[in-house]
Amino acid sequence: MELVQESPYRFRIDREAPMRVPGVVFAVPELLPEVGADRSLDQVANVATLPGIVEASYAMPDVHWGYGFPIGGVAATDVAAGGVVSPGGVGFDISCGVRLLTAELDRAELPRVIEALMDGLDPAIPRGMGRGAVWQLADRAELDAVLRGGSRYAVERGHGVPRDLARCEDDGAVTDADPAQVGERAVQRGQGQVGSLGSGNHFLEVQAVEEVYDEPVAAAFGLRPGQVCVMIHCGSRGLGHQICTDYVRIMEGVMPRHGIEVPDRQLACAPVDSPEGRAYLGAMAAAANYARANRQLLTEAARRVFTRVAGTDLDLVYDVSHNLAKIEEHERDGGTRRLCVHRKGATRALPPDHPDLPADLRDVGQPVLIPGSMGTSSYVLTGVAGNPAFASTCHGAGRTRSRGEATRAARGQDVRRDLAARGVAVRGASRKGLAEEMPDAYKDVSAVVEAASGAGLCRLVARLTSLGVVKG
DNA sequence: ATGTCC
Repeated sequence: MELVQESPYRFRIDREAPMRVPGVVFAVPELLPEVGADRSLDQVANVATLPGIVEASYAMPDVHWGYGFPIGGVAATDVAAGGVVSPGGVGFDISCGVRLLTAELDRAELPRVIEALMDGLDPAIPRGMGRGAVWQLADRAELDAVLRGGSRYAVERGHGVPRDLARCEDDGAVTDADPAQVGERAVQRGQGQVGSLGSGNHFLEVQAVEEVYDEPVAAAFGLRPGQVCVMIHCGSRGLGHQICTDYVRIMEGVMPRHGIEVPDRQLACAPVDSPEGRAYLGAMAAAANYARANRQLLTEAARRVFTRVAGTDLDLVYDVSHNLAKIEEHERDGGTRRLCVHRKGATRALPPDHPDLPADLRDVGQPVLIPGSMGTSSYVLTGVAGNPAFASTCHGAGRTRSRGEATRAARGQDVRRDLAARGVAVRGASRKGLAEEMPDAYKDVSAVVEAASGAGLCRLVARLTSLGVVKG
């Protein structure tokens, strides 16, 4: 595996058979995965072999090893040229993503209420493996309504306000969701988890705007220095996981019939225009809507606490996924092409004037929400014109230590107490969960967003600092 | 990420 530096923030993996296109990694040398220690660059090259892939197999500055595709990978396939869709290019946590809300509360007022807020959030935010959810669905029919309607259905049922939807990617629901393509086991796992955080790196944090890099854009997003915010990071729980599992198996079985060979069976895929490709996209869209409804429900739970304890509502800045495949139109080779853009651990970042933006964000671009590791900083970025990676950028800090290594490193330490000593109030569901997510197990998210910005993938708007963590 | 192996 050889990397050729093309510019300060861009490295190329030259095309060699069976790659159909080169690999491109956006990074600075310090962020590049260690060759040998991490197979993610081999994965970038493997993705470049997929039928119909356009231009390059891209990796964001937070790239690391994943299932088949690297996490932090972007691959677009040309639908009309036999382009494929691959569940491994979306990931197990379908439409995992981030939403950011602002409170009418200044950081200076927070010490007075933070403990009461955290004590209110603690029982209000179901989290951890399995157990608990804000919303008890009546029956399968209501689950189907969630799978079709996402946040839109949640708001219709009174869980939120119409303005929320204007600030959601896809206005709160992906079209073309097909609940009939969701398997029975996925349905069973999904029935009792709508409105729950999950575990791992998912969280709800109370944050404050620490630093503003672009005042006009921050103002357009509704962010000012010192403003208290809430960030929610979660996904489609067991339902999305089961859908990914089911369709990897289905696609493994039909690849020979479609004449597709891949260098890694975890890259199982099928043409977008095939029964299996369409079925996956229908199920994937259903899981995406489940994830969006999930974030909407947790927003409502947090709103009730903020209203009761601090007398403030929460306004939605934006809600955006970082694990999804979307059929999008992009200008390439002098024409408009329909592409299936896989973003796995990569955030969509629409530039100013994009037609999919709400009118009040048209001049400034799409808010891009980048969570940092637990109790550190998170970032708000904005999309820029000329993004070379199909309007995509990074998604977070990226692990440097596995969960097991982190747990060993945390032995004898009290992660919760260490965070509290730095002024971060923590309400975790388990000691083990906190240990696995200790900040030392992650890269510096600041270096990641600076590289993404330097590479022309996005622009920095604001840095948020963590003041309270609710974890699974 | 995930009822961390049906």
